[in-house]
Amino acid sequence: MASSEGNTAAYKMTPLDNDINQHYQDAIDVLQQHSNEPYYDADYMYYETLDTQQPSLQCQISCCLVNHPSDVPPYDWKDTSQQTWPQVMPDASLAHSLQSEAPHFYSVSPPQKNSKGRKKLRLYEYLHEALNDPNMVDTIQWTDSGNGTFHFISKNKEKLAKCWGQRKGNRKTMTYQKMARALRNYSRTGEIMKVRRKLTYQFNPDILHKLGSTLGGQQGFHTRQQQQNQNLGEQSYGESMMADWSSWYGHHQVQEEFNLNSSFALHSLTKL
DNA sequence: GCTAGAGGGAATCTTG
DNA sequence: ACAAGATTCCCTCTAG
Repeated sequence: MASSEGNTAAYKMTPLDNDINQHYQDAIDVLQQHSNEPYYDADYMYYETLDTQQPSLQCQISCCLVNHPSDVPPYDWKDTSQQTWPQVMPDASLAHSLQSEAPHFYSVSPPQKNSKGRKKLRLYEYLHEALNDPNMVDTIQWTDSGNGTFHFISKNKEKLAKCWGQRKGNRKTMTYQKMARALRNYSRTGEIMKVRRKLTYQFNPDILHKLGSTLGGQQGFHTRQQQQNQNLGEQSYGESMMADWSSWYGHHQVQEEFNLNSSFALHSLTKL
């Protein structure tokens, strides 16, 4: 298959990389499990329990009651997709984010399903929501919220998928495989890209920015990001995240990852 | 050889 | 009716 050849080249990983990454992820998972501080934002008003018939599932997706101004213009996703996303951030910063990141919670607009004139809830919106839902921390976690990298928890990824399927009201059970298929479609539009690590993906910074900027108009994503980055001792790039994406990337990149980026860029361009 | 994860083609469904 | 996005099914490939 021609496409897989290109990807193989792009995602080439050394066994050592895999080893380190896997151990790293395990460490993160453990840390997250043990640092599950009960921290609720005031905007988290209630939880909607899904699938009560399946106790094992018990996925609770936080919903918010924050008013969502009806006059807020919808995202111009089209425009976003037209922008190239040449700098796909691999794992350059992973080493900097070994500590568990206490999830920062904020309100997210509820699904606009079937609402007149509203967009349907999209998968990446749901994922972003889940990423900031304390109840979903065992299914999906930020790897580095600063650069929008997140990963699914292998053990519970199916749970998240089921939640997504139920949220959408699918007739059949959603599986991780199917959800991942949808995620792969995002690679074409550039909304979410695959990171060369198991179960790990990355939001397009633009999407991340937009998702962050629609969080009820509260303090905003950037403030948290800046705070977080300061905590991490990392370079803070909050307000200029978008503009500095490339330079920030360049700050962290290593040669191998640079090559990876080139491959990504090439790959994206050839598909567009 | 087996399994998990990834990648993608294609048909189909849902919704605006 | 149409298009976009998501779902579903299925296949191949790679790494461990």
